[in-house]
Amino acid sequence: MGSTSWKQKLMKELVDGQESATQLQVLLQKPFSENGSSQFSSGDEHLVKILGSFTESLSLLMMMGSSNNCESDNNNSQAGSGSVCCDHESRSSDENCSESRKRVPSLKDKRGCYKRKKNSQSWTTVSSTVDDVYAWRKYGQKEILNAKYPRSYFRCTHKYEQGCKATKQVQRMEDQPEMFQTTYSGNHTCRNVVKAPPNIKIDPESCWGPCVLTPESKIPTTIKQEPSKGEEIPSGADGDELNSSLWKDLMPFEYSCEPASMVSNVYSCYTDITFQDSLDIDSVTFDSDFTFDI
DNA sequence: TCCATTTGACCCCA
DNA sequence: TGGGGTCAAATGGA
Repeated sequence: MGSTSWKQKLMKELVDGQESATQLQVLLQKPFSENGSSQFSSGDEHLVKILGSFTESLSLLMMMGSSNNCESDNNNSQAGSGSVCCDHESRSSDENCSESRKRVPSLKDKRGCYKRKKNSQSWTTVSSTVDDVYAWRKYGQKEILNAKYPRSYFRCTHKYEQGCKATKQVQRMEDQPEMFQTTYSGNHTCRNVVKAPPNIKIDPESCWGPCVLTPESKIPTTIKQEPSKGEEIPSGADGDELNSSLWKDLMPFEYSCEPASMVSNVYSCYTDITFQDSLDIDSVTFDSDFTFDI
């Protein structure tokens, strides 16, 4: 009883601190994006550490507080940053399972046809939102015994296209219904694509080599491309400028994004765009990087 | 029409 | 044996 109240209070404080640090990191990051670098300053590194501590503490609290989570498998804590709860959950596999099936289903009905994997790497985070940078597809929802809220199951959107085996489970926390406990399992082996925010445009002045995109950037009239290391400028491509019409044809862009840190809502994104133009250039790959926060 | 979500069925495994 | 994880048909929205 008493322990529950102090635990709730402690968790609330940690959550508040985590969110404040996240906001601070976002604010600190903006000026650095403008000069063409998406790398963290040393101050940001400190923030990452702070955020990591919050997340770690929250996860530990959750682990201590929940009577039926992770109890038996806590010794298997090989997790990385933010990874404290390696549960015994298992994952689906698309591999054959016909041998072990107890009941022969119809040709189409292969529900439940899977083998669980043991010891898959997983880690748990706590957040006020269920969204993250990755593209997920919900494939199930279950009422959990003795749990107030159902658990939702998500898989990587590109599971079948690219064989990505990442999954996540999301469950609203009983103590704090505004918070969500998300358990990730399996690393993304695909380039998990999300749409860039609509206000993200390209700054033409910074489009030499890797580009930095900021919300204030303008749509370019031309695109300039430096050859990669060891790569020669294609003949007939002096100045290496591409017509803006090519650019328009490719809109909207899609970006691959990864969290800039494990504990914030700031993401680093990039895109590879290959142009086929009429200037005897077989193709030009345009790489761009930017960060945004959600 | 396509795609994501919902939901009941089914299997694994503690 | 039953809770939990996954599948896939049904459903609904864009």
